Amino acid sequence: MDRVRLIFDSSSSRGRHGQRMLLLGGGGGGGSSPVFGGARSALAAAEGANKRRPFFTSPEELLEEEYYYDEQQPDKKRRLSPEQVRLLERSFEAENKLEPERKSELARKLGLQPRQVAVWFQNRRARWKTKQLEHDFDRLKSSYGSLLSDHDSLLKENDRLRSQVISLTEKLQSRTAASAGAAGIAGTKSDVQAAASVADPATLAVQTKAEDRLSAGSGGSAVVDGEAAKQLVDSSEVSYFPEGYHCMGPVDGGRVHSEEDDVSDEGCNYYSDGMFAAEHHHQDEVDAQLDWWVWS
DNA sequence: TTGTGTTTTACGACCTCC
DNA sequence: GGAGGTCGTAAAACACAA
Repeated sequence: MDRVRLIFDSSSSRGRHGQRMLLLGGGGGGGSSPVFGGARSALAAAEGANKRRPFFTSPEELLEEEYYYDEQQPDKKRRLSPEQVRLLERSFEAENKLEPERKSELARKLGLQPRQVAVWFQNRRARWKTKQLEHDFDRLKSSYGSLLSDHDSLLKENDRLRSQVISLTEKLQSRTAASAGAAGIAGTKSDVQAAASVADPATLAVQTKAEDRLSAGSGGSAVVDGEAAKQLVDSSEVSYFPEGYHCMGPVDGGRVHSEEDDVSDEGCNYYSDGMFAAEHHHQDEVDAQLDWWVWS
């Protein structure tokens, strides 16, 4: 009690920066610690019950701290000086975790309590993490943007191919109708298909692709199936992104390459599980449409 | 000057690791 | 169990527009 008053009496005002902290408040979260005991009650009496409690844990500790905080205004939270912050920043850049020796050394150099140094590092790591999250968010956003434009161009390509199929089908139908009329016999569906494969290389190409797809279940296809791609991605050893995100290469011809195609993250598009499912679903839809056009 | 939003400092609660 | 981490939050300090 006497010690606390003694320190208060020795305090004096200083400039905004370069001030040292005498008293720090009691936990923002509310709960007041029962640890402080006599010194705290003295402070409460002197400063009012709603003030933050000092962080010193005992009057003995207060005695020690007097050397550090001998010229400080009482009961005020002080910012660290630019010089102190500079040194802390440099130290943080070198290593963002704080071993006890380094903490004591820094505290000694800066004229701070080791506890203050530790808290500063904790807060600094939190700020760094926030920045990282923002950075990750920006990356995901731009990734999503490029996926969206890929998706749009695929839709256009799909439309173009669809009209092509329609026009070829019409041509084929008129041609077979003409030849049937000439022969006086109506052709069957298999006749039409047979005629198409001979008459039209474009239709033949579409049919061939469809057959390839039917036989792809054996794993003979060079194109990685959606689920297989997901497995490949999931089995990759190290990912910058947290669990639940999948790196997938640029979309190529309506197919999505797996991460294995390119070991680096360059050009990767990151999907969350949900996005992956949606994209996979979209792939299925495209496949279904293609099948419908081929076989109907 | 004052009201308001942001940043910084500090804490308690809880978690993990040794 | 203790040390040190993260997370969420309070409150002081600060910045800035009106």
